[in-house]
Amino acid sequence: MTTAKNSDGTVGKALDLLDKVAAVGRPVRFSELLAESEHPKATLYRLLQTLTNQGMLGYDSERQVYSMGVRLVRLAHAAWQQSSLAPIARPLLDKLSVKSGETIHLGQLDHGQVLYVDKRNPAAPLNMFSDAGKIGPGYCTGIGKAMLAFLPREQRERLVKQQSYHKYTQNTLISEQALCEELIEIRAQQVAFDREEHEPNIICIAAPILSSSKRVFGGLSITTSTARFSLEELEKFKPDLLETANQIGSLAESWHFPETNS
Amino acid sequence: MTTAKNSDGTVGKALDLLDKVAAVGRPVRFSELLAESEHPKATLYRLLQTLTNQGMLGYDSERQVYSMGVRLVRLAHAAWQQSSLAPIARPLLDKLSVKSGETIHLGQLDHGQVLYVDKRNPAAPLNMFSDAGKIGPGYCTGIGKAMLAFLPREQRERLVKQQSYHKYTQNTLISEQALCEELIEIRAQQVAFDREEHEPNIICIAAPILSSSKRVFGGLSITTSTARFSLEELEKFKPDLLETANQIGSLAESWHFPETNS
DNA sequence: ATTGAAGTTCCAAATAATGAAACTTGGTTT
DNA sequence: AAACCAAGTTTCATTATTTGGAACTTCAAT
Repeated sequence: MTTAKNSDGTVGKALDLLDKVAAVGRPVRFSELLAESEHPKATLYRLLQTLTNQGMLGYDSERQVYSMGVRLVRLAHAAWQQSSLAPIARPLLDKLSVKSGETIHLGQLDHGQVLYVDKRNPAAPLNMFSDAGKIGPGYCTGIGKAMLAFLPREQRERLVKQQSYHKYTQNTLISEQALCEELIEIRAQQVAFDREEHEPNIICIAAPILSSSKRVFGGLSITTSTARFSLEELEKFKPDLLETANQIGSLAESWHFPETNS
Repeated sequence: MTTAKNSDGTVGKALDLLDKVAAVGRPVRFSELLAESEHPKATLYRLLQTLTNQGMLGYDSERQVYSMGVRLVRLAHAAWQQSSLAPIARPLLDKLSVKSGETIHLGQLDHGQVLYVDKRNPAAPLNMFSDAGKIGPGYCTGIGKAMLAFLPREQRERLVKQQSYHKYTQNTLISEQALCEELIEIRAQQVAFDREEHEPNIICIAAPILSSSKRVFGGLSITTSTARFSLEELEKFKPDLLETANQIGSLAESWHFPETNS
Protein backbone atom coordinates (compact mmCIF):
# COMPACT_ATOMS: atom_id res chain seq x y z
CA MET A 1 0.00 0.00 0.00
CA THR A 2 3.01 2.25 -0.23
CA THR A 3 1.65 3.75 -3.40
CA ALA A 4 4.30 6.35 -3.99
CA LYS A 5 4.54 8.25 -7.24
CA ASN A 6 5.59 5.86 -9.95
CA SER A 7 5.89 2.15 -10.00
CA ASP A 8 5.97 -0.10 -12.96
CA GLY A 9 7.07 -2.92 -10.74
CA THR A 10 10.62 -4.08 -10.83
CA VAL A 11 11.36 -2.71 -14.26
CA GLY A 12 10.43 0.77 -13.11
CA LYS A 13 12.69 0.51 -10.09
CA ALA A 14 15.57 -0.67 -12.21
CA LEU A 15 15.16 2.18 -14.65
CA ASP A 16 14.87 4.72 -11.85
CA LEU A 17 18.15 3.41 -10.59
CA LEU A 18 19.67 3.92 -14.03
CA ASP A 19 18.57 7.53 -13.85
CA LYS A 20 20.20 7.89 -10.47
CA VAL A 21 23.50 6.62 -11.76
CA ALA A 22 23.22 8.91 -14.76
CA ALA A 23 22.49 11.85 -12.47
CA VAL A 24 25.66 11.31 -10.47
CA GLY A 25 27.59 11.85 -13.65
CA ARG A 26 30.63 9.82 -12.70
CA PRO A 27 31.46 6.27 -11.64
CA VAL A 28 29.74 5.67 -8.35
CA ARG A 29 30.17 3.36 -5.41
CA PHE A 30 27.55 0.98 -4.09
CA SER A 31 27.47 2.69 -0.72
CA GLU A 32 26.94 6.09 -2.29
CA LEU A 33 23.89 4.83 -4.08
CA LEU A 34 22.70 3.03 -0.99
CA ALA A 35 22.83 6.21 1.04
CA GLU A 36 20.44 7.97 -1.32
CA SER A 37 18.27 4.95 -1.98
CA GLU A 38 14.96 3.97 -0.49
CA HIS A 39 15.78 0.35 -1.03
CA PRO A 40 17.40 -1.95 1.47
CA LYS A 41 20.93 -3.04 0.82
CA ALA A 42 20.18 -6.42 -0.68
CA THR A 43 17.53 -5.09 -3.02
CA LEU A 44 19.71 -2.33 -4.34
CA TYR A 45 22.54 -4.76 -4.71
CA ARG A 46 20.55 -7.14 -6.84
CA LEU A 47 19.13 -4.38 -8.99
CA LEU A 48 22.64 -3.21 -9.71
CA GLN A 49 23.70 -6.75 -10.53
CA THR A 50 20.85 -7.18 -12.94
CA LEU A 51 21.55 -3.92 -14.72
CA THR A 52 25.24 -4.73 -14.90
CA ASN A 53 24.53 -8.20 -16.28
CA GLN A 54 22.40 -6.59 -18.89
CA GLY A 55 25.08 -4.12 -19.93
CA MET A 56 23.01 -1.13 -18.92
CA LEU A 57 25.61 -0.39 -16.30
CA GLY A 58 29.30 -1.03 -16.34
CA TYR A 59 31.19 -2.24 -13.29
CA ASP A 60 34.84 -1.73 -12.61
CA SER A 61 35.70 -4.52 -10.24
CA GLU A 62 39.05 -3.03 -9.31
CA ARG A 63 37.69 0.29 -8.23
CA GLN A 64 34.30 -1.10 -7.30
CA VAL A 65 32.33 1.53 -9.11
CA TYR A 66 29.33 1.47 -11.38
CA SER A 67 29.00 3.59 -14.48
CA MET A 68 26.59 3.88 -17.37
CA GLY A 69 26.80 0.94 -19.73
CA VAL A 70 27.64 0.95 -23.40
CA ARG A 71 24.47 -0.94 -24.28
CA LEU A 72 22.71 2.36 -23.80
CA VAL A 73 24.72 3.95 -26.56
CA ARG A 74 23.65 1.18 -28.91
CA LEU A 75 20.02 1.43 -27.96
CA ALA A 76 20.11 5.18 -28.20
CA HIS A 77 21.49 5.00 -31.67
CA ALA A 78 18.36 3.12 -32.67
CA ALA A 79 16.17 5.58 -30.78
CA TRP A 80 17.88 8.56 -32.30
CA GLN A 81 17.55 7.13 -35.74
CA GLN A 82 13.97 5.98 -35.64
CA SER A 83 12.34 8.27 -33.11
CA SER A 84 13.98 11.61 -33.45
CA LEU A 85 13.68 14.31 -36.04
CA ALA A 86 17.44 14.34 -36.46
CA PRO A 87 17.96 11.92 -39.35
CA ILE A 88 15.12 13.48 -41.31
CA ALA A 89 16.24 17.01 -40.64
CA ARG A 90 19.93 16.49 -41.15
CA PRO A 91 20.34 17.82 -44.69
CA LEU A 92 18.06 20.74 -43.94
CA LEU A 93 20.06 21.61 -40.85
CA ASP A 94 23.23 21.54 -42.88
CA LYS A 95 21.75 23.95 -45.33
CA LEU A 96 20.48 26.31 -42.65
CA SER A 97 23.80 26.14 -40.88
CA VAL A 98 25.69 27.20 -43.97
CA LYS A 99 23.20 29.87 -44.89
CA SER A 100 22.99 31.45 -41.44
CA GLY A 101 26.55 30.84 -40.33
CA GLU A 102 25.27 30.53 -36.76
CA THR A 103 24.67 27.72 -34.30
CA ILE A 104 21.65 25.56 -35.05
CA HIS A 105 19.74 23.45 -32.53
CA LEU A 106 17.09 20.85 -33.18
CA GLY A 107 15.01 19.85 -30.17
CA GLN A 108 12.04 17.78 -29.11
CA LEU A 109 9.74 17.94 -26.14
CA ASP A 110 10.42 15.44 -23.40
CA HIS A 111 8.39 15.75 -20.24
CA GLY A 112 8.18 19.51 -20.48
CA GLN A 113 11.86 19.90 -21.12
CA VAL A 114 13.77 20.35 -24.31
CA LEU A 115 15.70 17.34 -25.50
CA TYR A 116 18.28 18.38 -28.04
CA VAL A 117 18.61 15.80 -30.78
CA ASP A 118 20.96 17.58 -33.14
CA LYS A 119 23.14 20.64 -33.40
CA ARG A 120 25.31 22.43 -35.90
CA ASN A 121 28.25 24.55 -34.96
CA PRO A 122 29.57 27.07 -37.45
CA ALA A 123 33.17 26.30 -36.45
CA ALA A 124 33.19 22.64 -35.47
CA PRO A 125 31.06 19.97 -37.10
CA LEU A 126 28.66 17.57 -35.46
CA ASN A 127 29.55 15.73 -32.28
CA MET A 128 27.10 12.94 -31.81
CA PHE A 129 26.02 12.25 -28.29
CA SER A 130 28.02 15.04 -26.78
CA ASP A 131 25.38 17.40 -28.06
CA ALA A 132 22.52 15.10 -28.83
CA GLY A 133 20.91 13.81 -25.66
CA LYS A 134 21.35 16.99 -23.70
CA ILE A 135 18.30 18.46 -22.05
CA GLY A 136 17.39 22.05 -21.32
CA PRO A 137 14.55 23.84 -19.56
CA GLY A 138 11.30 24.32 -21.44
CA TYR A 139 10.33 27.75 -20.12
CA CYS A 140 13.46 29.75 -20.87
CA THR A 141 14.91 28.45 -24.08
CA GLY A 142 13.84 29.46 -27.55
CA ILE A 143 12.98 25.96 -28.67
CA GLY A 144 11.23 25.17 -25.42
CA LYS A 145 8.96 28.19 -25.58
CA ALA A 146 8.27 27.70 -29.28
CA MET A 147 7.10 24.14 -28.64
CA LEU A 148 5.08 24.96 -25.55
CA ALA A 149 3.34 27.81 -27.35
CA PHE A 150 1.91 25.55 -30.02
CA LEU A 151 0.77 22.70 -27.80
CA PRO A 152 -2.95 22.05 -27.29
CA ARG A 153 -4.24 24.18 -24.41
CA GLU A 154 -4.74 21.40 -21.93
CA GLN A 155 -1.32 19.91 -22.38
CA ARG A 156 0.31 23.34 -22.46
CA GLU A 157 -1.25 24.37 -19.16
CA ARG A 158 -0.19 21.15 -17.52
CA LEU A 159 3.40 21.59 -18.65
CA VAL A 160 3.54 25.26 -17.72
CA LYS A 161 2.56 24.27 -14.18
CA GLN A 162 5.07 21.50 -14.13
CA GLN A 163 8.17 23.53 -14.97
CA SER A 164 10.72 23.95 -12.22
CA TYR A 165 11.36 27.63 -12.52
CA HIS A 166 14.80 28.92 -11.78
CA LYS A 167 16.18 32.39 -12.42
CA TYR A 168 19.21 31.66 -14.59
CA THR A 169 19.64 35.30 -15.56
CA GLN A 170 18.03 38.66 -14.98
CA ASN A 171 15.80 38.03 -17.96
CA THR A 172 14.52 34.59 -17.03
CA LEU A 173 10.75 34.44 -16.78
CA ILE A 174 9.97 32.65 -13.57
CA SER A 175 6.24 32.99 -13.21
CA GLU A 176 3.56 30.94 -14.90
CA GLN A 177 1.72 34.13 -15.67
CA ALA A 178 4.66 35.75 -17.43
CA LEU A 179 5.34 32.59 -19.38
CA CYS A 180 1.72 32.30 -20.52
CA GLU A 181 1.72 35.87 -21.80
CA GLU A 182 4.94 35.20 -23.62
CA LEU A 183 3.46 32.08 -25.22
CA ILE A 184 0.51 34.07 -26.57
CA GLU A 185 2.94 36.50 -28.16
CA ILE A 186 4.89 33.60 -29.64
CA ARG A 187 1.78 32.14 -31.23
CA ALA A 188 1.09 35.52 -32.79
CA GLN A 189 4.65 35.93 -34.04
CA GLN A 190 5.23 32.33 -35.13
CA VAL A 191 8.68 32.49 -33.58
CA ALA A 192 10.12 32.59 -30.06
CA PHE A 193 13.13 34.53 -28.85
CA ASP A 194 15.52 33.67 -26.09
CA ARG A 195 16.45 37.08 -24.71
CA GLU A 196 19.43 35.96 -22.66
CA GLU A 197 16.98 34.08 -20.48
CA HIS A 198 19.04 30.94 -20.06
CA GLU A 199 22.60 32.19 -20.45
CA PRO A 200 23.92 35.75 -20.38
CA ASN A 201 24.85 37.05 -23.85
CA ILE A 202 23.30 34.08 -25.60
CA ILE A 203 20.23 34.87 -27.69
CA CYS A 204 18.26 32.88 -30.18
CA ILE A 205 15.30 32.79 -32.49
CA ALA A 206 13.27 29.60 -32.57
CA ALA A 207 10.31 28.10 -34.40
CA PRO A 208 8.15 25.08 -33.70
CA ILE A 209 8.14 22.13 -36.07
CA LEU A 210 4.52 21.27 -36.74
CA SER A 211 2.54 18.69 -38.63
CA SER A 212 -0.12 19.86 -41.04
CA SER A 213 -2.65 19.23 -38.27
CA LYS A 214 -0.58 21.46 -35.98
CA ARG A 215 0.78 18.71 -33.82
CA VAL A 216 4.12 19.69 -32.29
CA PHE A 217 6.96 17.50 -33.53
CA GLY A 218 9.83 19.59 -32.20
CA GLY A 219 11.59 22.90 -32.45
CA LEU A 220 14.39 24.53 -34.38
CA SER A 221 16.56 27.47 -33.38
CA ILE A 222 19.34 29.70 -34.57
CA THR A 223 21.56 30.73 -31.69
CA THR A 224 24.07 33.53 -31.52
CA SER A 225 25.53 35.96 -29.02
CA THR A 226 24.83 39.58 -28.25
CA ALA A 227 28.38 40.30 -29.36
CA ARG A 228 27.44 39.35 -32.90
CA PHE A 229 23.80 40.36 -33.24
CA SER A 230 21.13 42.31 -31.45
CA LEU A 231 17.76 40.74 -30.76
CA GLU A 232 16.21 42.88 -33.48
CA GLU A 233 18.76 41.73 -36.01
CA LEU A 234 17.78 38.13 -35.33
CA GLU A 235 14.54 38.87 -37.15
CA LYS A 236 16.37 38.60 -40.42
CA PHE A 237 16.72 34.85 -39.88
CA LYS A 238 12.97 34.44 -39.49
CA PRO A 239 12.14 33.55 -43.10
CA ASP A 240 14.87 30.93 -43.44
CA LEU A 241 14.10 29.55 -40.00
CA LEU A 242 10.40 29.19 -40.69
CA GLU A 243 11.00 27.71 -44.10
CA THR A 244 13.33 25.07 -42.73
CA ALA A 245 11.03 24.29 -39.81
CA ASN A 246 8.15 23.83 -42.21
CA GLN A 247 10.16 21.62 -44.50
CA ILE A 248 11.18 19.42 -41.59
CA GLY A 249 7.55 19.27 -40.47
CA SER A 250 6.36 18.08 -43.86
CA LEU A 251 9.12 15.54 -44.15
CA ALA A 252 8.44 14.21 -40.66
CA GLU A 253 4.77 13.89 -41.44
CA SER A 254 5.30 11.88 -44.58
CA TRP A 255 7.75 9.82 -42.59
CA HIS A 256 5.09 9.03 -40.01
CA PHE A 257 6.94 10.56 -37.14
CA PRO A 258 5.87 9.08 -33.78
CA GLU A 259 4.30 11.03 -30.95
CA THR A 260 6.46 12.85 -28.47
CA ASN A 261 6.04 12.28 -24.77
CA SER A 262 4.61 15.35 -23.17
CA MET B 1 21.81 -14.19 -32.42
CA THR B 2 18.35 -15.49 -31.63
CA THR B 3 19.52 -17.24 -28.50
CA ALA B 4 17.08 -17.20 -25.65
CA LYS B 5 19.88 -17.45 -23.16
CA ASN B 6 19.82 -15.07 -20.27
CA SER B 7 17.12 -13.82 -18.06
CA ASP B 8 17.62 -11.52 -15.16
CA GLY B 9 14.02 -11.82 -14.21
CA THR B 10 11.54 -9.30 -15.40
CA VAL B 11 14.10 -6.59 -16.02
CA GLY B 12 16.01 -8.84 -18.36
CA LYS B 13 12.91 -9.67 -20.32
CA ALA B 14 11.97 -6.05 -20.62
CA LEU B 15 15.41 -5.10 -21.89
CA ASP B 16 15.45 -7.98 -24.35
CA LEU B 17 12.23 -6.64 -25.68
CA LEU B 18 13.82 -3.23 -26.10
CA ASP B 19 16.50 -4.85 -28.19
CA LYS B 20 13.87 -6.50 -30.32
CA VAL B 21 12.16 -3.20 -31.03
CA ALA B 22 15.52 -1.63 -31.79
CA ALA B 23 16.34 -4.47 -34.16
CA VAL B 24 13.21 -3.94 -36.20
CA GLY B 25 14.47 -0.47 -36.95
CA ARG B 26 11.09 1.13 -37.52
CA PRO B 27 7.86 1.64 -35.60
CA VAL B 28 6.38 -1.77 -34.97
CA ARG B 29 2.97 -3.22 -34.25
CA PHE B 30 2.06 -5.27 -31.22
CA SER B 31 1.14 -8.25 -33.33
CA GLU B 32 4.44 -8.17 -35.16
CA LEU B 33 6.30 -8.38 -31.90
CA LEU B 34 3.96 -11.04 -30.64
CA ALA B 35 4.64 -13.23 -33.65
CA GLU B 36 8.36 -13.30 -32.90
CA SER B 37 7.99 -13.42 -29.16
CA GLU B 38 8.22 -16.34 -26.79
CA HIS B 39 5.86 -14.62 -24.43
CA PRO B 40 2.11 -15.02 -24.32
CA LYS B 41 0.01 -12.13 -25.46
CA ALA B 42 -0.80 -10.68 -22.07
CA THR B 43 2.78 -10.80 -20.86
CA LEU B 44 4.14 -9.09 -23.92
CA TYR B 45 1.40 -6.54 -23.70
CA ARG B 46 2.24 -5.59 -20.14
CA LEU B 47 5.96 -5.47 -20.81
CA LEU B 48 5.32 -3.03 -23.63
CA GLN B 49 3.09 -0.95 -21.40
CA THR B 50 5.72 -0.78 -18.71
CA LEU B 51 8.44 0.26 -21.14
CA THR B 52 6.16 2.82 -22.72
CA ASN B 53 5.21 4.24 -19.32
CA GLN B 54 8.87 4.55 -18.57
CA GLY B 55 9.64 6.42 -21.75
CA MET B 56 11.93 3.70 -23.02
CA LEU B 57 9.49 3.13 -25.84
CA GLY B 58 7.23 5.56 -27.59
CA TYR B 59 3.71 4.67 -28.61
CA ASP B 60 1.76 6.25 -31.42
CA SER B 61 -1.83 5.62 -30.45
CA GLU B 62 -3.15 6.63 -33.86
CA ARG B 63 -1.10 4.20 -35.81
CA GLN B 64 -0.76 1.75 -32.92
CA VAL B 65 2.94 1.31 -33.23
CA TYR B 66 5.79 1.23 -30.76
CA SER B 67 9.13 2.88 -31.36
CA MET B 68 12.27 3.53 -29.36
CA GLY B 69 11.77 6.14 -26.67
CA VAL B 70 13.57 9.42 -26.24
CA ARG B 71 14.54 8.60 -22.67
CA LEU B 72 17.19 6.39 -24.20
CA VAL B 73 18.82 9.34 -25.90
CA ARG B 74 19.07 11.10 -22.55
CA LEU B 75 20.52 8.10 -20.80
CA ALA B 76 22.95 7.50 -23.63
CA HIS B 77 24.24 10.99 -23.34
CA ALA B 78 25.28 10.20 -19.80
CA ALA B 79 26.73 6.87 -20.86
CA TRP B 80 28.65 8.38 -23.71
CA GLN B 81 30.04 11.07 -21.49
CA GLN B 82 31.08 8.99 -18.54
CA SER B 83 31.75 5.56 -19.99
CA SER B 84 33.17 6.05 -23.42
CA LEU B 85 36.58 7.11 -24.60
CA ALA B 86 35.03 9.81 -26.73
CA PRO B 87 35.07 12.82 -24.41
CA ILE B 88 38.66 12.09 -23.38
CA ALA B 89 39.83 11.48 -26.92
CA ARG B 90 38.04 14.35 -28.56
CA PRO B 91 40.85 16.90 -28.88
CA LEU B 92 43.25 14.19 -29.97
CA LEU B 93 40.83 13.01 -32.62
CA ASP B 94 40.48 16.53 -33.90
CA LYS B 95 44.22 16.82 -34.22
CA LEU B 96 44.58 13.50 -35.99
CA SER B 97 41.72 14.37 -38.29
CA VAL B 98 43.35 17.59 -39.38
CA LYS B 99 46.78 16.02 -39.71
CA SER B 100 45.66 12.99 -41.70
CA GLY B 101 42.85 14.59 -43.64
CA GLU B 102 41.03 11.24 -43.59
CA THR B 103 38.09 9.73 -41.73
CA ILE B 104 38.79 8.87 -38.10
CA HIS B 105 36.88 6.30 -36.07
CA LEU B 106 37.05 5.66 -32.37
CA GLY B 107 35.61 2.36 -31.19
CA GLN B 108 35.21 0.17 -28.16
CA LEU B 109 34.61 -3.51 -27.70
CA ASP B 110 31.07 -4.54 -26.92
CA HIS B 111 30.32 -8.23 -26.81
CA GLY B 112 32.83 -9.05 -29.49
CA GLN B 113 31.62 -6.32 -31.77
CA VAL B 114 32.89 -2.85 -32.40
CA LEU B 115 30.86 -0.05 -30.92
CA TYR B 116 31.76 3.22 -32.57
CA VAL B 117 31.75 6.06 -30.09
CA ASP B 118 33.11 8.88 -32.19
CA LYS B 119 34.02 9.78 -35.72
CA ARG B 120 35.62 12.59 -37.70
CA ASN B 121 34.89 13.31 -41.30
CA PRO B 122 37.48 14.95 -43.50
CA ALA B 123 36.79 17.79 -45.90
CA ALA B 124 36.20 15.35 -48.73
CA PRO B 125 33.78 12.93 -47.13
CA LEU B 126 33.58 9.28 -48.04
CA ASN B 127 30.36 7.45 -48.55
CA MET B 128 29.97 5.07 -45.68
CA PHE B 129 27.73 4.13 -42.85
CA SER B 130 29.04 4.66 -39.39
CA ASP B 131 28.28 6.95 -36.54
CA ALA B 132 28.38 6.99 -32.80
CA GLY B 133 26.23 4.22 -31.37
CA LYS B 134 26.54 2.18 -34.49
CA ILE B 135 28.04 -1.26 -34.17
CA GLY B 136 30.20 -3.19 -36.57
CA PRO B 137 31.62 -6.70 -36.76
CA GLY B 138 34.71 -7.49 -34.75
CA TYR B 139 36.41 -9.84 -37.19
CA CYS B 140 36.48 -7.74 -40.35
CA THR B 141 36.99 -4.15 -39.33
CA GLY B 142 40.32 -2.53 -38.56
CA ILE B 143 39.36 -1.46 -35.07
CA GLY B 144 37.73 -4.78 -34.30
CA LYS B 145 40.77 -6.80 -35.26
CA ALA B 146 43.14 -4.42 -33.50
CA MET B 147 41.19 -4.82 -30.27
CA LEU B 148 40.77 -8.57 -30.54
CA ALA B 149 44.47 -9.02 -31.23
CA PHE B 150 45.52 -7.47 -27.96
CA LEU B 151 42.99 -9.15 -25.69
CA PRO B 152 44.17 -11.76 -23.16
CA ARG B 153 44.30 -15.18 -24.81
CA GLU B 154 41.33 -16.69 -23.05
CA GLN B 155 38.99 -13.83 -23.78
CA ARG B 156 40.28 -13.52 -27.32
CA GLU B 157 39.61 -17.16 -28.10
CA ARG B 158 36.14 -16.93 -26.68
CA LEU B 159 35.29 -13.92 -28.79
CA VAL B 160 36.83 -15.38 -31.96
CA LYS B 161 34.52 -18.36 -31.56
CA GLN B 162 31.58 -16.15 -30.90
CA GLN B 163 31.76 -14.01 -34.05
CA SER B 164 29.01 -14.53 -36.56
CA TYR B 165 31.06 -14.71 -39.70
CA HIS B 166 29.61 -13.35 -42.87
CA LYS B 167 31.37 -12.77 -46.19
CA TYR B 168 30.77 -9.07 -46.79
CA THR B 169 33.33 -8.90 -49.60
CA GLN B 170 35.76 -11.14 -51.42
CA ASN B 171 38.40 -10.27 -48.85
CA THR B 172 36.42 -10.98 -45.71
CA LEU B 173 38.07 -13.55 -43.46
CA ILE B 174 35.40 -15.98 -42.48
CA SER B 175 37.25 -18.73 -40.65
CA GLU B 176 38.44 -18.72 -37.08
CA GLN B 177 41.75 -20.06 -38.26
CA ALA B 178 42.34 -17.26 -40.75
CA LEU B 179 41.33 -14.68 -38.18
CA CYS B 180 43.70 -16.09 -35.57
CA GLU B 181 46.61 -15.96 -37.98
CA GLU B 182 45.74 -12.41 -38.84
CA LEU B 183 45.63 -11.48 -35.16
CA ILE B 184 49.14 -12.83 -34.63
CA GLU B 185 50.35 -10.68 -37.47
CA ILE B 186 48.57 -7.68 -35.97
CA ARG B 187 50.26 -8.17 -32.62
CA ALA B 188 53.60 -8.25 -34.41
CA GLN B 189 52.82 -5.15 -36.46
CA GLN B 190 51.08 -3.17 -33.73
CA VAL B 191 48.46 -2.12 -36.27
CA ALA B 192 45.60 -3.79 -38.12
CA PHE B 193 44.50 -3.21 -41.68
CA ASP B 194 41.05 -3.49 -43.15
CA ARG B 195 41.75 -4.68 -46.68
CA GLU B 196 38.28 -4.00 -48.10
CA GLU B 197 37.01 -6.74 -45.81
CA HIS B 198 33.86 -5.01 -44.72
CA GLU B 199 33.05 -2.71 -47.64
CA PRO B 200 34.45 -2.73 -51.15
CA ASN B 201 36.94 0.08 -51.77
CA ILE B 202 37.08 1.06 -48.12
CA ILE B 203 40.39 0.43 -46.39
CA CYS B 204 41.76 1.43 -43.04
CA ILE B 205 44.66 1.24 -40.65
CA ALA B 206 43.81 0.75 -37.00
CA ALA B 207 45.53 0.54 -33.64
CA PRO B 208 44.38 -0.64 -30.23
CA ILE B 209 44.10 1.76 -27.34
CA LEU B 210 45.80 0.14 -24.37
CA SER B 211 46.43 0.87 -20.73
CA SER B 212 49.97 0.67 -19.44
CA SER B 213 49.14 -2.84 -18.24
CA LYS B 214 48.02 -3.72 -21.77
CA ARG B 215 44.33 -3.80 -21.04
CA VAL B 216 42.28 -3.01 -24.14
CA PHE B 217 40.33 0.22 -23.79
CA GLY B 218 39.30 0.58 -27.42
CA GLY B 219 40.59 1.14 -30.92
CA LEU B 220 41.34 3.97 -33.28
CA SER B 221 41.39 3.94 -37.07
CA ILE B 222 42.11 6.07 -40.08
CA THR B 223 39.82 5.15 -42.94
CA THR B 224 40.10 6.00 -46.59
CA SER B 225 39.24 4.55 -49.95
CA THR B 226 41.26 2.69 -52.54
CA ALA B 227 40.60 5.60 -54.87
CA ARG B 228 42.73 7.81 -52.65
CA PHE B 229 45.36 5.50 -51.22
CA SER B 230 46.75 2.01 -51.65
CA LEU B 231 47.07 -0.28 -48.65
CA GLU B 232 50.83 0.23 -48.68
CA GLU B 233 50.46 3.97 -48.59
CA LEU B 234 48.37 3.68 -45.44
CA GLU B 235 51.57 2.76 -43.62
CA LYS B 236 52.54 6.40 -43.62
CA PHE B 237 49.81 7.07 -41.06
CA LYS B 238 51.18 4.49 -38.68
CA PRO B 239 53.34 6.82 -36.55
CA ASP B 240 50.61 9.40 -36.03
CA LEU B 241 48.01 6.73 -35.44
CA LEU B 242 50.10 4.95 -32.83
CA GLU B 243 51.04 8.18 -31.14
CA THR B 244 47.43 9.27 -30.85
CA ALA B 245 46.28 5.85 -29.68
CA ASN B 246 48.96 5.87 -26.98
CA GLN B 247 48.03 9.35 -25.86
CA ILE B 248 44.39 8.37 -25.56
CA GLY B 249 45.41 5.29 -23.62
CA SER B 250 47.41 7.31 -21.10
CA LEU B 251 44.67 9.84 -20.70
CA ALA B 252 42.05 7.16 -20.23
CA GLU B 253 44.17 5.48 -17.62
CA SER B 254 44.64 8.59 -15.55
CA TRP B 255 40.93 9.21 -15.95
CA HIS B 256 40.16 5.78 -14.46
CA PHE B 257 38.38 4.50 -17.48
CA PRO B 258 35.93 1.72 -16.61
CA GLU B 259 36.11 -1.82 -17.91
CA THR B 260 34.61 -2.70 -21.24
CA ASN B 261 32.20 -5.58 -21.57
CA SER B 262 33.73 -8.37 -23.52
C1' DA C 1 -26.02 -8.55 -38.85
C1' DT C 2 -21.77 -11.82 -38.73
C1' DT C 3 -17.18 -12.96 -38.63
C1' DG C 4 -12.62 -12.44 -37.37
C1' DA C 5 -8.35 -10.31 -36.38
C1' DA C 6 -6.07 -7.18 -33.21
C1' DG C 7 -5.85 -5.33 -28.89
C1' DT C 8 -7.13 -5.23 -23.81
C1' DT C 9 -8.49 -6.90 -19.19
C1' DC C 10 -9.15 -10.45 -15.43
C1' DC C 11 -7.70 -13.44 -11.79
C1' DA C 12 -5.94 -17.74 -9.56
C1' DA C 13 -1.49 -20.01 -9.76
C1' DA C 14 3.38 -19.69 -10.42
C1' DT C 15 7.32 -17.14 -9.90
C1' DA C 16 10.32 -13.60 -8.74
C1' DA C 17 11.49 -9.84 -5.59
C1' DT C 18 12.15 -8.58 -0.92
C1' DG C 19 14.88 -7.44 3.25
C1' DA C 20 16.63 -8.66 7.93
C1' DA C 21 20.35 -10.80 9.29
C1' DA C 22 24.35 -13.48 8.78
C1' DC C 23 28.57 -13.82 6.38
C1' DT C 24 32.88 -12.54 3.74
C1' DT C 25 36.48 -9.51 2.34
C1' DG C 26 40.00 -6.09 2.56
C1' DG C 27 41.91 -2.62 4.81
C1' DT C 28 43.12 -0.10 9.26
C1' DT C 29 43.97 0.27 14.14
C1' DT C 30 45.62 -1.55 18.49
C1' DA D 1 49.55 -10.49 14.51
C1' DA D 2 45.10 -10.17 16.34
C1' DA D 3 41.13 -7.38 16.59
C1' DC D 4 38.27 -4.37 14.52
C1' DC D 5 35.53 -2.07 11.20
C1' DA D 6 33.34 -0.86 7.06
C1' DA D 7 31.96 -2.19 2.54
C1' DG D 8 30.22 -5.54 -0.07
C1' DT D 9 27.86 -10.20 -0.73
C1' DT D 10 24.84 -14.16 0.22
C1' DT D 11 20.91 -16.60 2.48
C1' DC D 12 16.17 -17.85 2.99
C1' DA D 13 11.50 -17.56 4.68
C1' DT D 14 8.05 -14.12 3.58
C1' DT D 15 5.65 -11.16 0.47
C1' DA D 16 4.43 -9.09 -3.71
C1' DT D 17 4.65 -9.23 -8.61
C1' DT D 18 4.39 -11.52 -12.74
C1' DT D 19 2.26 -14.87 -15.46
C1' DG D 20 -0.85 -16.67 -19.07
C1' DG D 21 -5.25 -18.93 -20.35
C1' DA D 22 -9.36 -17.29 -21.36
C1' DA D 23 -12.87 -14.03 -21.68
C1' DC D 24 -13.94 -9.52 -23.36
C1' DT D 25 -13.84 -5.35 -26.48
C1' DT D 26 -13.11 -2.87 -30.84
C1' DC D 27 -13.17 -2.14 -35.29
C1' DA D 28 -13.06 -3.21 -39.91
C1' DA D 29 -14.37 -6.36 -43.61
C1' DT D 30 -17.61 -9.34 -45.30
